[in-house]
Amino acid sequence: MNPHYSRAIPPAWVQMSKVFTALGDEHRQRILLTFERGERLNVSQIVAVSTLSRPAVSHHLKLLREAGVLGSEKIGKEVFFWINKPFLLETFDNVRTYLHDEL
Amino acid sequence: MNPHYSRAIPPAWVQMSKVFTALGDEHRQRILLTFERGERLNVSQIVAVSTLSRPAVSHHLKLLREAGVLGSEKIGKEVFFWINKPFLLETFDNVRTYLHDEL
DNA sequence: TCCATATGTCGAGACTTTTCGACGTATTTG
DNA sequence: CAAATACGTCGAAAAGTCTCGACATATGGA
Repeated sequence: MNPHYSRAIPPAWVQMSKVFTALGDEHRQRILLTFERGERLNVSQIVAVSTLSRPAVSHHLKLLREAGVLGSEKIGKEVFFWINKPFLLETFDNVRTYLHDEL
Repeated sequence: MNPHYSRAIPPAWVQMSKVFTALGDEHRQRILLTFERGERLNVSQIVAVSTLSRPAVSHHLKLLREAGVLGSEKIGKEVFFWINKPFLLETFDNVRTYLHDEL
């Protein structure tokens, strides 16, 4: 048994933790499922299919971007989002490796 | 763009979602980090290294068990918990595969 | 049976997250 | 520059989660 409950969480876990929190919400899952392969969507498009208000969608997009799950780019008046697939694949590979080797 | 925002979340995602929620909390991460490879711990042992009260730990253990992250078994007066490694490996493999193939 | 130990449940309060209208900023167009 | 469009932020209320003391249940031993 590892007794150091209060020690610092490994840095890799802090990043993963944000991903887990981001993916643990149903609205955010629905937003992710809205994207098709390699697709980029602007905020209005996401709001259009969502049942939430624009500020609420904006809130979720912010969390997803801060977690690294989505990338974003402003072009003109619009802000486009896309799924950061390489990051997610790497994150889950890391989790899998940690799990396999350490636990 | 997939416009069916309100349709049912794929069943596999519902399961994953609970795992993500379970792993997205720092106290629950610390509980998991308390386990060493293949180890089984009873509630008192986990409470002993935790900074939380027993009811709070019990709450987190319940969420982890319901998510499938921990297994548990009552033996005599004690309830033992262990990390459900096969389940976690399978879950993350599924996520990885879904991500790779669909998104 | 009576007591000690191990754990779960309940419920109120504390704390956190989510939600949306109102407002503000940036960009493009007439 | 004025108006329209796209988006973010603010702040207060609603909703959800967490926390712990008090109580309840279950097991094993004297």
